[in-house]
Amino acid sequence: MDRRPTIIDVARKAGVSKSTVSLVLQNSTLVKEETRAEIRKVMAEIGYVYNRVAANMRSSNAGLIGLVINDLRNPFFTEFATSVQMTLSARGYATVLANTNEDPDLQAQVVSAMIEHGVTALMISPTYGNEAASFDPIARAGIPTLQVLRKVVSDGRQFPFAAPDYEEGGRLAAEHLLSLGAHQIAFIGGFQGRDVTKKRMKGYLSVLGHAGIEPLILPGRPTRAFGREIARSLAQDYPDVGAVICFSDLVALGVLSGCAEIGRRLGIELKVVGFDDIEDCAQVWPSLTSVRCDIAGFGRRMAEILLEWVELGRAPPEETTTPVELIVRASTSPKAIA
Amino acid sequence: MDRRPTIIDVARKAGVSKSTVSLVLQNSTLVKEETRAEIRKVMAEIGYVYNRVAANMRSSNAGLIGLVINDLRNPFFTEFATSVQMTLSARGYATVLANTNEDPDLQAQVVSAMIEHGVTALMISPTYGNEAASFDPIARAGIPTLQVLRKVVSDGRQFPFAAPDYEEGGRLAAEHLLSLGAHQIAFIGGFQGRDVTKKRMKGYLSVLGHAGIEPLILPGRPTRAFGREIARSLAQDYPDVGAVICFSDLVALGVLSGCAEIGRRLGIELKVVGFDDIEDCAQVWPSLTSVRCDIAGFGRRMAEILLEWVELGRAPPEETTTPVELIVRASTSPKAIA
DNA sequence: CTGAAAGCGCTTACAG
DNA sequence: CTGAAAGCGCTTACAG
Repeated sequence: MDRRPTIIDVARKAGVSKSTVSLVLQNSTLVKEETRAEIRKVMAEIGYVYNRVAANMRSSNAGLIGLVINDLRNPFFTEFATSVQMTLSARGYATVLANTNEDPDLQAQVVSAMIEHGVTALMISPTYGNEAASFDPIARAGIPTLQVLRKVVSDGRQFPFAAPDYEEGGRLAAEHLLSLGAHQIAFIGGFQGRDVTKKRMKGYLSVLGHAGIEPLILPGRPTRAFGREIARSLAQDYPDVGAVICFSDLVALGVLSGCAEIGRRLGIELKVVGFDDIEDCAQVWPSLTSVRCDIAGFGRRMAEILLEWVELGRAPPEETTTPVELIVRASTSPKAIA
Repeated sequence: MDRRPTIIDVARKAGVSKSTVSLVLQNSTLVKEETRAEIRKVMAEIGYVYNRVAANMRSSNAGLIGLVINDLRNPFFTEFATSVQMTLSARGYATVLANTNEDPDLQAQVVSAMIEHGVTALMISPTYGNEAASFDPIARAGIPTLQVLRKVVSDGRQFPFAAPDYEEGGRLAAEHLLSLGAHQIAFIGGFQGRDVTKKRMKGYLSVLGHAGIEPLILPGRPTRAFGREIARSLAQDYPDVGAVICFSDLVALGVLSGCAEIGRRLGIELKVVGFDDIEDCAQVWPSLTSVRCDIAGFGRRMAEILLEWVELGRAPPEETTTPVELIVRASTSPKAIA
């Protein structure tokens, strides 16, 4: 193919100046309707395509948003990223996406790359560790950046944060199990000391505290494999524990597999609550009770918040918390199974 | 923040011309080592960040690759997209990603957006329907574009195609079940008439043909929900069918749930083979036998093929087929379950 | 309502 | 080894 046609080619063919063509591109009412139609016709004829990059150089509104995700293979983050990307797309923005795989160095690298590419704003579900390597360059470049799902930088003025109400989720889960008559309720999975774990655990701890029940915390990787392992050790080492709250649905799904493996009946011998309510929860059998974070809705909302920031200059509050709800399914209601 | 520093600021501060700074940016040996070091120091001091967009305007090598995916929420495509993105990132390219949700109009829209953003090349796992709306603009723009996983445009010169060897996968699955003594083997899920379905089915049909066995095809959505439904109707309407090949792992996972629900034992009463070998297959219980497409490896390879095309001008062959293998697990070997 | 000119931040010949 | 000038494809005041 030859060189792509430019506004100069269009202008020449249409017999106007390139400024006029530029105005048409911007749908300006300064140009007579007739002329506009004529110029558009010429564009179609010669196959003109708008060079947004060049336009951006002068006016600097790239229409490019960077989305950085710590673990894109995890369905929870996939759902989130997809939702953000599609919302941005509907609003005329393209998304440059990168998975950091929980690697702080990789994160720093992709963040720099995005800055070089001139992203208008960033949304980041960050990984833990070496936060400065990623966030200092962003701060220097002065790019509006939203921390989501995990808070790793405490300066909420510069890097506003948003997440579902994890603490309330932990509370709802614990209250639900308590109302079902559970006497011993364990919290399983999740790395100790991390913000998300602490929040989810806090709700659980406060409910148990009020009820005068001794908590049991079994931390671990937030994976199916861990859930599967813990299902076995729960049966062996903690036979009296009749209910568990899982750090995430992945852990809960692992528990489901583990229980199937050892023949322990979910909902009857062991009640299980997941966290996040990813799609799988409703699809597996027995279906999983879970704390719904409405991650798709959360993604849409985050996209909108970010665009409001870049388009209207309206910075989000330092911290945004979105509501959660408990979705009760078979894994905590034996009748649904029978 | 103020305006970002440019090479002019760097040049002024370092007391050289901006051309020299530009050469340093490109690591040119034309500039004395000393000068280079000095200029780099200045850059660090004033917080200079390279403006790749401006650079691109003159030299047109954007370092931006467009990745278009038909269903990003499906773990198979997630794995693929993640693998592609990470490989590109490691090679210094940023990825602009879009999910089309199987919507041809949306696909056409995101493709145009990517072209406007000046992507260097495109990789597309396309949706079916109105192909011209997406591919004609690409052709006009003359952007190197690889069709992956699904072939919707037949012109392999202009749009080379690559996918795992689906037909061989169908064959391996059928042979495996046959060798296990299965007498009636059904192929379930997948939309009739689509290229992927036809390929996967073809291997199955040829094996059954040779064995003189009547095929049974039960097409349907490639989803967990369909798998769950069909598990029930298999037990009711086709009790003699002792083995199924699923169009995809999602269907197989649905069958697994469905069987758990009605108390049918996988591997014993019903042998199940999935397709793709997504991560879940090894994690669920009983674990699923599946045709491994090594989708992560496939993604890496596709990224490399595409970069070879844009960097060295070496266009890929019209069609590339990558090997598959059968991974045998509990769902087809009862002993593993016991 | 439309045109001529400058400028966005780089790279690329071309001189020296 | 380094500098001055033109140009990438647009937008944006400024004239007219």
